[in-house]
Amino acid sequence: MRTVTVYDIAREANVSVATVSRVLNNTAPVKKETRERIVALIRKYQFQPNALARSLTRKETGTIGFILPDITNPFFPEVLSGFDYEARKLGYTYFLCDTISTNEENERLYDRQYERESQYLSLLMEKQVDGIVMIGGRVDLAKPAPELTQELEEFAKRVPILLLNGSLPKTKLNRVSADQKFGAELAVQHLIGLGHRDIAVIGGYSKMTNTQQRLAGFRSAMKEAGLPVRKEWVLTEGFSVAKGEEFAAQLLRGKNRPTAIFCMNDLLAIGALKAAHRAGIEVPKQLSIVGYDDIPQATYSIPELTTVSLMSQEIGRQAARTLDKMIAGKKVPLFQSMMPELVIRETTAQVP
Amino acid sequence: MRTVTVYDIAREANVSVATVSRVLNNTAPVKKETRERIVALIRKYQFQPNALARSLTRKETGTIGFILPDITNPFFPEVLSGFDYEARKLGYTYFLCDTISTNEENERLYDRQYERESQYLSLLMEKQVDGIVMIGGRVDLAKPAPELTQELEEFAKRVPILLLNGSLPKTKLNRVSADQKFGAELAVQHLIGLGHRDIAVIGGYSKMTNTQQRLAGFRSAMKEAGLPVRKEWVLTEGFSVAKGEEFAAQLLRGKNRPTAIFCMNDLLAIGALKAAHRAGIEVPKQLSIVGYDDIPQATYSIPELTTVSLMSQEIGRQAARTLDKMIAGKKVPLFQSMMPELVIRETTAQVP
DNA sequence: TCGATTTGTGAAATGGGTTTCATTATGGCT
DNA sequence: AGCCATAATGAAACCCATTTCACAAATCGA
Repeated sequence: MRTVTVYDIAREANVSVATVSRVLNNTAPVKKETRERIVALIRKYQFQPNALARSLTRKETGTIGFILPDITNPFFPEVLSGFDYEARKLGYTYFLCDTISTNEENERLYDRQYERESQYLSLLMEKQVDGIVMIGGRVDLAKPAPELTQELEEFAKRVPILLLNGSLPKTKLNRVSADQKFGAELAVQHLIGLGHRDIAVIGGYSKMTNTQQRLAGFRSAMKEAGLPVRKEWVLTEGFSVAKGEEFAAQLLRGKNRPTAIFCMNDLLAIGALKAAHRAGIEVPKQLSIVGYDDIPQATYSIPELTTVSLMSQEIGRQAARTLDKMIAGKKVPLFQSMMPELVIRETTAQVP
Repeated sequence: MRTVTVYDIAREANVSVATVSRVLNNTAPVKKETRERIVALIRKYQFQPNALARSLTRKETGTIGFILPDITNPFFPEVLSGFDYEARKLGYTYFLCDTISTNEENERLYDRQYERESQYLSLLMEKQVDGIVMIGGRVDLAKPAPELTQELEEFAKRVPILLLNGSLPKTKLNRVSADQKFGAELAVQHLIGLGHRDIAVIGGYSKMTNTQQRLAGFRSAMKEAGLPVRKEWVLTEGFSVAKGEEFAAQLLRGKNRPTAIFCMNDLLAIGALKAAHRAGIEVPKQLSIVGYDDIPQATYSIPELTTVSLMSQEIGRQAARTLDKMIAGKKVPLFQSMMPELVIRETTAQVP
């Protein structure tokens, strides 16, 4: 069954393809009877114009590439969901590019993440996407290898690229990010307001911008309150539930333990909750815990997590809007910052 | 900055575009020096062939459409992750099509889901995808409106469509699904093996195939053990944590309450856990809970969920492999069934 | 009534590749 | 030396739309 083309329609309607195109796109007046004849044929054959051919001449595809590290990390679906909503409204379809995903042994493949980002960048260019959104991976690095940044800048000359929730230092790449430092301050100030003085931080990766900024927020809030930051209570390098459990267990072992833990994300907080439970420590009565991100799972735990909402969906939506403007050639601010909000639930309480 | 094309390369290399194309695709022998000259130019200009143009002639795009209801439901990222891994290996890129996603008010839009499926189907056709994977939505309906099925069959004539984890009745559409009935039997037999006789089921939607099949598994396991199914202990219409909490609360109110609850998914089970906690009932000592799906969150709760693993990632991988074969025109079984496994963790114990 | 617009339409060029067909050069073999 | 298979390459057609340009017909304004 050959697919029907504008030529088939044109022939049967006794017009030229130009006219068919005109009714398809409403780009010029067409006599009423002619139009009706053509429309009827389009219906009859369920004709759909070939988007490839169309894009080829129009030089726009209406597609975006969305590069993220790991869709099974619940933070990203949140962002993506907001992005999806807005992108669809604006008429875009998008390629999802997961730079980690899972192999046959259900292992996540972190090792060649940056390499895969490069591959996708290149692939997306070939596919002629109108723009690219990137989150995580190299975008999060505080000191990325120069070639990683350079490559991005090179690509950005050819197609609009928008970086989400991260910041390659010293570049002129467009970004929309949550204000991580502010978010951390919110969380820590909340704890301090509850009377906590012995506050630990866990999680994150020291080489990541986000982590550094949240840590900076933690430090500034502590300093402002005249509280010391104890080195042994700052445990980094990890973002998973398992790591959270491990870090918290370590903190809770000694008798001289913190009364509150600020976690770099909700997954860690969930792990901390487990560790506390295992150690027979009651949350929030004996220990307060604050998460970060406000993923849906933050409300699944018992007790529900107090956390910092990045308003992930809003970030996704803003990304779509901004990228659309960039594609249209409109000016957009180089950097857009979104303010996180504290969501107080059940894991924080007055200091014991 | 005009993008460079094969013509540019050809001109500068003093060859015809045909030759350039030949070195690009290795489709015919090219003299060594000529090849080197061309390769050098490709490097020099960082030339990338335009995938649109290529696909236009080749009549294949190397892209797949993946339609799912809601990426923020953690079950789908699992499936997608497996699919992503395998699809990438096979050389495909994919459009992600979320038929629900979230609007400005962070509400999920369930109302026009089927309409949106239709829109996406049509859009994907225009974009000339090589194949389509569909999960959830109408695929889950036990009695879909005839036009929903018909539309799908119509599209399936033009492009390979693979249905995941569902079954439109009476159609000749390809499917790969977990054996839902078997999974439910596994769960319930486990409970019965622990001595439970008073077992309730919660969740699912009665109009969905999956729910019906799991319910059938529940019934058959109960029947086999000579246990009665109490109508008031079968609570359906819902799949969320909130619903799980509500259903469980209802079950646990009376003094004559079940000793075990089989939940139609893990989200419900997490909700049930919360309800039990609120009611001061200890899990698993006083109440056993079994979930379904084995999403990552099943290990986040305290205690960790005993659940039925659908091996979601494997389903995703199998989907990619199968669709690839369909695209290649190879024969594939109309229906592939995958066997779930029981994962025993901490929410089930001997009957009190 | 006549020039100026506007309407309506087609032929042909265009976008950027791949592929077929034809042709010449080259190497291997008897 | 003669023949055939293979290597190497180019011209042109093709994929399927959109768009430009040109032109005829219809409408408008003074």
